[in-house]
Amino acid sequence: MIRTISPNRASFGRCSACTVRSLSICNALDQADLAEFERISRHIHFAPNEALFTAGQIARSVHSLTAGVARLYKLLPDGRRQVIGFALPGDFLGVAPSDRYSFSADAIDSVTVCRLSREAFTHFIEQRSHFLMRINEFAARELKLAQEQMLLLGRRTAEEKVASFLVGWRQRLAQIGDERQTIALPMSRQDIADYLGLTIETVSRTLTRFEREKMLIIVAGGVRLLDPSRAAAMAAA
Amino acid sequence: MIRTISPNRASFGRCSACTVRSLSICNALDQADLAEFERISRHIHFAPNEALFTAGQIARSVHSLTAGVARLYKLLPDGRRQVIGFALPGDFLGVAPSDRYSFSADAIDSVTVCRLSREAFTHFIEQRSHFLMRINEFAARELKLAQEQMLLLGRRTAEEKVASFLVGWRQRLAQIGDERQTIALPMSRQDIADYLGLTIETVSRTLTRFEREKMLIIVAGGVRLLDPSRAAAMAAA
DNA sequence: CGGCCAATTTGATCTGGATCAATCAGCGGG
DNA sequence: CCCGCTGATTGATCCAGATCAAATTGGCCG
Repeated sequence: MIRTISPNRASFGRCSACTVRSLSICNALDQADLAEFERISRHIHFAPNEALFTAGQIARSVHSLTAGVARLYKLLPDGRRQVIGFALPGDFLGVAPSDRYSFSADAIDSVTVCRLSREAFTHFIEQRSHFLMRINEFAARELKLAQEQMLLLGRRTAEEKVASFLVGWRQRLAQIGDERQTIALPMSRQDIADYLGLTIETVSRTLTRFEREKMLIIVAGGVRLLDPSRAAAMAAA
Repeated sequence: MIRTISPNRASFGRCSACTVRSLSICNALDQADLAEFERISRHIHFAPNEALFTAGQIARSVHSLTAGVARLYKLLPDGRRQVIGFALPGDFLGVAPSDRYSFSADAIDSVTVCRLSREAFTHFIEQRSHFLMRINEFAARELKLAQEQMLLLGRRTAEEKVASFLVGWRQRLAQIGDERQTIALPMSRQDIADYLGLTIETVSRTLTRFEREKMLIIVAGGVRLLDPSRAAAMAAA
């Protein structure tokens, strides 16, 4: 079995001890600002599958993820689902143009977040242009990921989708300091399928084939990449 | 034949006379800032199909579109193309996390832009938090559009894709003041197909069927929606 | 006005991934 | 230790949209 993805083990209490600070929007804050940020934020815990917020609700809060993994998704009226992303520690959920959430978010495993009222957050950023620029960087990074995902959804084959997902996910885990041999996959096959615009059967079959072809081994809670360069090649072209 | 999409007819010369200012990032600027913005920007014209910039190039400039329509796209090594968006007057091309363009942009019809060096732009925004917040709003809006497009690409049928595109495009045209009966489609069927993750044949067949079913009429350079509510229903579900 | 070239439409056929349908595996509880 | 549940895998078949292949249309230029 594989450990939960959570580089920080607590961050309850003080922002100055937050282990994901360097990854998060808070990296742009000095000691004084950090104290103020701490004053206006609350740590909240979510159990697996609990909702952080739901599309269509009034967006009263913004969130910075400090531990665990969340799925972000949109639904069609008939229940078809598109996972638009997975949020990891350090990720910021709050770049939005309207006063309502345009997507839903829920905890995949055990999740903790820093939650701030949108109002307090807006006020906080207004006179802190360094912080504002940091938010901008986060938004730009998100936008780039979204554009890459559009290319994947619109123009890649099932095989390329699954390989790209594994390579991209591994890279994101590495960025938050998780460099274990085995790629942890805390999300379900259904989550992966809904992220890649495929069915659960196609994801399963493709992974099984990759295993048969000795590109990887499927293990409990993840996969172990045996041939990263082959995976990278599939993901690239 | 349908007029070109260009609510502004010139904007050569002075930013203060720019007819798309209220739509653009420059809306956040007062007279003094506008003068400075004008000093560091240049108006550039592009002929149809000319490239504004290309993915992978060093991103020396940011652009604000003032007239015409541009296609934004990404390519796979084997030539498969995904159009990630169409830029209209007022749209800002410059929210990016790296020093290289992550997508290509070229003029569909005759296009004019305000171009600024990235360096000057970065310096300009640094001490103007109102402006920075405006950029933020643009980034958030872009991100929301991208997320909606992911849902479309991953989970909608061909029919829903085409209907959604028409409804969404009409809405965007309305936002820039183009409220004519006929929806102008300056982009080619191939552009539309590459935007929707379909083939040109499927787009053509679907439009033809919509016409047969009296939902719309195909005209030179666009379509005339006869039954907007039916189109909206298809786009929603 | 006619001929050419590119874009679009239309038709026939094929296929990757969806759908429908059983198993199978892991695991928590009694 | 076994049962029952949930998620995953595997198999058989189907079909929406892709691919292959002609027409057809519409500018545009001489």
